[in-house]
Amino acid sequence: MISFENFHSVEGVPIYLQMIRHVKQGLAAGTVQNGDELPSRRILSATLAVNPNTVQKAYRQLEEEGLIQSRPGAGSHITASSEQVEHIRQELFHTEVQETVAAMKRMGLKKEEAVELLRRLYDEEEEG
Amino acid sequence: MISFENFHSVEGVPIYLQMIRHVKQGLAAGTVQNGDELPSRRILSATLAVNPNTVQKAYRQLEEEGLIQSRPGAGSHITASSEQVEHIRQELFHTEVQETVAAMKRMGLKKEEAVELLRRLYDEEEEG
DNA sequence: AGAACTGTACTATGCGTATAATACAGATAG
DNA sequence: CTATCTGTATTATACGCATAGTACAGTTCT
Repeated sequence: MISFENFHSVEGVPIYLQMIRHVKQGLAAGTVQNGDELPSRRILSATLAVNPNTVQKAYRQLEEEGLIQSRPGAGSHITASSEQVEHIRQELFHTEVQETVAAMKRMGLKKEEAVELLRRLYDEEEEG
Repeated sequence: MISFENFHSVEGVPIYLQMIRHVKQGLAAGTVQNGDELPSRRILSATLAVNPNTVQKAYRQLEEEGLIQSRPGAGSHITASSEQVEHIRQELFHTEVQETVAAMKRMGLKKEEAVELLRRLYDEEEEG
């Protein structure tokens, strides 16, 4: 069962998009694999304290992208080709990291300053 | 005059918040300083092809935070104390970078892999 | 078969974002 | 002084996100 335990919403970003990204990050990391089952809409909406329709919106879009497959009564499961996973990996690196690189540049950080900051933050945090 | 030339909107994030962040990043970098003038609401809205009310919303919030000051007929100017600038610097580092660190961890990147990726992206891009 | 789960669909409401159009007041350059 | 810039305020509309509630259909387990 795919875990949403360390999922926490970020101010200003739609929840359903963050849920999609959460699954994609799992795929990119390899911790989410083909055949894995996702929590039911009702269970997950109760766990995260969001509306069932919000979960449904995320799941529907994941299904439209061909990353999951749902059947009434049988739940939802991961159905992602290795090509799709590789594409997601590239996509996430690009959007997630490259924007931050641009931001750090705008904030005047030199490359080695940015590297130092990254190392420090990488050690500090204990999650994910 | 504060520049918005390399400003580009990002899908899913409110424009007015991005404009605020743009100014704050300039303050953090030191490229935006006390007394600097911001473009007029009308000019900037035309330049960025957004509604004047959207620019006004960003400027109003910047004024409420005490970072700028506006006078009818005289335009808007930066009025930020060094304490405010330092606080913004801390804030931006935390939100902007730390989220990406968490994301990279979720994607299964080890620290040195992340450092390598950062170095590569830092060289690639030519903006900011 | 029946209970209890599952996915799916629909209507309605509230809120924030962004747009459009208009109007008025203060400052400045001619 | 007058024109033209500036900021400020208001009303209205449209769309997306999230919520609430309800209903129906398919699967699974006992």
